[in-house]
Amino acid sequence: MTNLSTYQKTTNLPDYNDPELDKLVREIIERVADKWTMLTLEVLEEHGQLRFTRLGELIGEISQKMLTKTLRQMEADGLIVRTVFAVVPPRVEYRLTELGSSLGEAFCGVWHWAEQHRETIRQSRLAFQEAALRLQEPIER
Amino acid sequence: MTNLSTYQKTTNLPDYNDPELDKLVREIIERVADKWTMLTLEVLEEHGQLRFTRLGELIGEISQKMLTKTLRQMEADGLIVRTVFAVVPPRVEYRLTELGSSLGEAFCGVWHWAEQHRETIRQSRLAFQEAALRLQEPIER
DNA sequence: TGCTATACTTACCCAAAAGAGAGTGAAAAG
DNA sequence: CTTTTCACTCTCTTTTGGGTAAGTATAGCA
Repeated sequence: MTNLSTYQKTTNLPDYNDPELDKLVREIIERVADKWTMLTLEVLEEHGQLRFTRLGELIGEISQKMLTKTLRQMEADGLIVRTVFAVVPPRVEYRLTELGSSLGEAFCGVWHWAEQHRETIRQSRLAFQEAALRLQEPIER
Repeated sequence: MTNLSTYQKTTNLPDYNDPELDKLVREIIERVADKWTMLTLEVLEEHGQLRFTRLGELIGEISQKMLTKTLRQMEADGLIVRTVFAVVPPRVEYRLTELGSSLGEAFCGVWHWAEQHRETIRQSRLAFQEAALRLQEPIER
């Protein structure tokens, strides 16, 4: 067993918070913080109600498969509602639920953070890369 | 071509915001909003400075490989500092930079959201699952 | 008769991500 | 001498993510 968490049983950690709640929250975060969900959320927030194809266009480089999958998942989680009109050719519209937009709002902080600090990050990466290169230099000189 | 975004060129979308900035922000978010980064951030916020193994224990079900990778990436992005003590056995400590804790704060909203709405989500999933099952029922009766 | 439009679903496949487990190095403790 | 400790790193295998292309249904138009 290489998994680090297994050692946890032998050490006595403080651990003041409910592990069950913690696990649930982590699971939600795992699901909700995926690339396509976030982008879909943003697009729907900005444009309101959208049809399948249009949604895909606005998100960007997403395949039909992933779009369908993401939408189904979000629907299951109650983040969006899917309205089917019984016409031909089919017409399906998607919009955020209250839960969905509240999540969008919660993510606002992260979006702002990313916008504000992108330059700092870019520079950090550059510096890190250079430092790594310097370590690879021959020892001579 | 099945990719939906290719149609974008032929439609004239409003698109009031700079697409370049948008792309950059998305890239940052993609990297920063991943599961392990978020959990690491939380643990480091809560516990301050930590060593490798302890950090792994606190995060939970993370493999050494992923922990190393996540930490390296966060270091490169300037979210954490890695301090190596030249002793044997080795001792390495990790702590958040200011940039790191500011990101942690930005994520607070998402954590709160997840905590607050986990019950709603659980119920949504259940309802969705049941609805799907009902559709699979035989037509008879 | 056949083409188009729409929102998918299915099947197949590949590449990348992630996990498991063993190995490493050097000192100090037994 | 052997074992332990820590923070990895390496290799191997499994899992997941995601792309591509084809298929479906049906009304309306040419």
